[in-house]
Amino acid sequence: MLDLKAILANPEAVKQNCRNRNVAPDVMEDVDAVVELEGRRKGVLQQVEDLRRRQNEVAQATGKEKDPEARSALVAEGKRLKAEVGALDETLKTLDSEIKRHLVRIPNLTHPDAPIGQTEDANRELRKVGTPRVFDFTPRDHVEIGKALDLIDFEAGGKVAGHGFYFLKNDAAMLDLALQQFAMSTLVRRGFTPVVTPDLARVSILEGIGFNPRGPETQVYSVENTDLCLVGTAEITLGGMLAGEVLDAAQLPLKYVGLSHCFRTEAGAAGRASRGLYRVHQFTKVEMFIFTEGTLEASGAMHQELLAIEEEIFQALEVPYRVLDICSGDLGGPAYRKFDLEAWMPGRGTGGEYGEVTSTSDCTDYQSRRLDIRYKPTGQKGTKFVYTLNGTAVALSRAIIAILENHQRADGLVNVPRALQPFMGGQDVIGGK
RNA sequence: GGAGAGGUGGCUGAGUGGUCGAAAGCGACGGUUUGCUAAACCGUUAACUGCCGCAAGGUGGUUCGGGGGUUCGAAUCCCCCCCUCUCCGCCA
Repeated sequence: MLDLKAILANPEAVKQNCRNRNVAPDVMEDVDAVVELEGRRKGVLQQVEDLRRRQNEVAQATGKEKDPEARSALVAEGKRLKAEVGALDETLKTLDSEIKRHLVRIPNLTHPDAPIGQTEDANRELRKVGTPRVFDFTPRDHVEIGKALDLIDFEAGGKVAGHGFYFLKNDAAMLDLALQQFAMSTLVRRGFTPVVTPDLARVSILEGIGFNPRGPETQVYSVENTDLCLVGTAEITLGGMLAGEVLDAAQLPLKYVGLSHCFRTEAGAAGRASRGLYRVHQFTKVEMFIFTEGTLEASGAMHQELLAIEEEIFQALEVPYRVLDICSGDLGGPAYRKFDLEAWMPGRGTGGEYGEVTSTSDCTDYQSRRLDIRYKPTGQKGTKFVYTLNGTAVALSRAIIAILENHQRADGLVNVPRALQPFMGGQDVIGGK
């Protein structure tokens, strides 16, 4: 959530930001409500604190008083004050929760260089790297390749768990693991701490990261009779890992690379370009997460580093891609800025299309404020909220699409990118016997 | 899953209804002593937050795992939840 003080300081700027973002129109009213409610809360708080001071004084005096008569007079006074405080305290609590309710609906501010726009055509293409291959045969899409080489079994997935589930088999199973190993070890080499995270998390953690597990448009599965959800990304667990902590400035930046399964309901996202592995209910993902000091300079630099790593990985996989600077309307609530990598997928659309494979966001203090993750700046007293960033190292299902479709051969088999071969026991081709 | 024990400041750990934001020790910081270091001694040392102040600071409030409750008054009593440890059961 946003800093309440920042909203009070400039509500108009916050509202303009909401207009640029693709948020429900009534979020503007949330901004006004927050300002108005906070004004009232201040006043009530003042009164409550004043009453409490007197209450404390009376209680203390009662303890010291030996004379029974004087004592019972003090007790009576205490009772009176208690009733008074109680009533006001109710008001205060109501105001608090009202403010919170409005506050969490307001999205993060937006980086001044992010393109302004409501729809994805406003995304700015920063660069294209690599050239889509020209095939001297008719390329297949990954679903066909997967079937022909007995790599992906959607029928069995449907039988066991329903539409949107699948089995990876044979070399695809090995490829999946190889990609995980490759991504993890690439990141470890760059100083990231490797982590295997839980695949479930509490609702409060989900909310802290900026997910809304309840409500009709939710993207996450909830586990019945618990307050747990299946995570949609390790961003949730990695961010939650340090919830409530106060870190030393000297520790920062803390860089983690986490492996988790990801579960998404993908409600209302059928058809179109979601064929095969592209949009599924479960996949595995290697996710990067950074906690850094609370300045835009620090987080901006980290953001570039995450993007560079994502590019490095797809270059190593020998897959052409483009980089997008995501427009205001396409940013999720917590993101201050976001870059996507879209990999070339020859089997997508007619004649190939770019499809999203990674995404990296600078969330500034939007998540850490709610998760209460702070640090002590050196040479200053007090604490500040850290800035958090996340980025996909590799999302397995989509990386597999890119590899199968880009590296397929005329004979129907698929080459293993050189960088991956060490993790496949030296194997250089998929589907061979 | 069952039965017990426990969660207190940077750490160890006392505190079972009243003057407790909390003993003591350790650590850290400042000072005295000292040729330097060490030791000794003296002092300081929680976070968040409202108001006042240019500031140093002052003055309120909140916080002893989290949330409710009892009470004039709760670290201390009651209820719910979370977590940790021990034992038993189950299990990859």
